[in-house]
Amino acid sequence: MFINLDFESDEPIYLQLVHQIIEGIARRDLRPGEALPSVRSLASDIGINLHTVNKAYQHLKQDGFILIHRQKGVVINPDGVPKADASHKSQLEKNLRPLIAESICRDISEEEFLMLCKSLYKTYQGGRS
Amino acid sequence: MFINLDFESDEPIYLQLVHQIIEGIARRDLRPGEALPSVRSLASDIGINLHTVNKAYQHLKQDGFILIHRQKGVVINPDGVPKADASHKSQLEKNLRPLIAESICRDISEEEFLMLCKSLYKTYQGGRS
DNA sequence: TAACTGTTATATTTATTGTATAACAGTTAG
DNA sequence: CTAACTGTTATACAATAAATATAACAGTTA
Repeated sequence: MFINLDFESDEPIYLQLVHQIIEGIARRDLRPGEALPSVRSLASDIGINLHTVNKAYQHLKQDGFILIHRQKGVVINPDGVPKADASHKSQLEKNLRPLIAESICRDISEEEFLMLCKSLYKTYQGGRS
Repeated sequence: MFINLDFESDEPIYLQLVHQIIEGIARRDLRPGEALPSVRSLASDIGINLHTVNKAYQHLKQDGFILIHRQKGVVINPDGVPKADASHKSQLEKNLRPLIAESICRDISEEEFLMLCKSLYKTYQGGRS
């Protein structure tokens, strides 16, 4: 796995885990149906507690990124991640708003902001339909 | 003031304060040099503790949005907010990355994402040079 | 049977958040 | 001069979140 945690960050490590797995899916490094490490093995691999990994997995399950089979294991959602609905988009806007407000205050132009977004999109679209 | 707090939100209220003041500056509702309410009056206005307001003000001061004169009061930075440097932009990219990764997973196209950003920029650019 | 799965329960530690009072030092208005 | 106002500091407390530590349970699989 490609997990790289920053224990000094103000971002909780269970959230770092969630984000890095989502990024792995976006990057198509993690494919639909692909298995994820068990909570215990991943925890010991990266040197954290089993419950912290489990918390991350539960979040990812709640949001449809993964499936958890009780006595089998954890798998990237074989049907793909559910498409964004209205509430997802509203949440996205809510998260985006303060970033854009600060960017405007700091004189980052709309063009520069959009270019940054485009380059990030490009980061994830190595091989996509 | 245009402060509207959500006490049910998972976002800390001191951060809600920070964001709403930054948005007020971006919207040019708060102008450079304009005075902000004292920690005590704002706290009592919105029904929270003085220290919570002070925490928000300290963050805004740290980031150059406001100036605090010891026995005078709090003022929107008269020289304007310091422009983004490399570390600001790196932080912006860091904050943007998980939003874009999830958007890709949820099949939000680059075009749709960019349109959302544009419409948010438009929200703040009511009267700008 | 043994080793593995996710899950649940309990407990503890630590950090963050928010509140509550009180006081200090300087400014300003009456 | 006094009173009321600034931000600031200190201390204490409660509630919550984050992370760890053990332990056990119920199925699955080699």
